[in-house]
Amino acid sequence: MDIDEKINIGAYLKSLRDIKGISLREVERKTGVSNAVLSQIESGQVKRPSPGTLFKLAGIYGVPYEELMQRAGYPVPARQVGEPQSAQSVFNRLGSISQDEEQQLLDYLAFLRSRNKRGGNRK
Amino acid sequence: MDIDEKINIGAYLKSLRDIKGISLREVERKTGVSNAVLSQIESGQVKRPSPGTLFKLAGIYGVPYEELMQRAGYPVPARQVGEPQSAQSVFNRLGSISQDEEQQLLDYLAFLRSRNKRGGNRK
DNA sequence: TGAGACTGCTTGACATACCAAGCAATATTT
DNA sequence: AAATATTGCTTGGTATGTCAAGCAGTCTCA
Repeated sequence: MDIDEKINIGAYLKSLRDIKGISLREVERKTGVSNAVLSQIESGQVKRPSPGTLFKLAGIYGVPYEELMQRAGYPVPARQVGEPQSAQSVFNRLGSISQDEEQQLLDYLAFLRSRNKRGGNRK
Repeated sequence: MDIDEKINIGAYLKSLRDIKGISLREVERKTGVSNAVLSQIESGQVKRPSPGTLFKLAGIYGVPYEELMQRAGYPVPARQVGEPQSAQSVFNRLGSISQDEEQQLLDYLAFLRSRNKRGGNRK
């Protein structure tokens, strides 16, 4: 079944705000999210705040972003297993890659690096 | 200063699909996402697919959900800098490669395959 | 050559998250 | 008490993600 059956992120967020004892407009000031939207979220009129909104709220309420995402019914990264991906599985996920194609990729990567010897991959 | 400056998740998704060599409707069948939306995403008309959509696409393309989220400009749970990024571990048989290099490889493979493609058209 | 099955893509309609502006009720200040 | 500020909330409008339906181009095969 679906995750978002009777998720009540609104009530949760409201309890967080009540605990902090701050007003909707205070949250608005700190997050940039309008008090109108905040009200709608807490009352359930907005069922699924955007990830960006949840991120801001997580920030000021001091709760994990992922938790809000989950409570909002968004898919959450399956963080448990399979994190270190093997190169083999990677190639597998690309579908059928022929030996020729793989060799061409290797060659191309070599070409890229010979042309771009400059250090890091920092973006 | 928003994160989503020049995000091109569309091109990335298209390269993944090209690599797999499957059609939009094939992706539609496997994910339930309409080919219309898929086309719009890949062409950039839809800049920010919903997390749910990204999750489905990550599933069939075998790419980490988090990566698609990040490329779509969504906030992503804080991740350590040196963490083995899936995109890197992808080709780690070839040694560590950067995001940019991987993208270039994907593009190149897409190009290789586009030479003996079948069907499809362009308007 | 022609019919049918593909392909990518466009359009119209719909859902909903979001904001600005404004409202009534309560709290605070003068 | 009167004036002002603050609070939660509602409303109108905008933006955008999504889908169903349909179109023209391309391929396949009889």
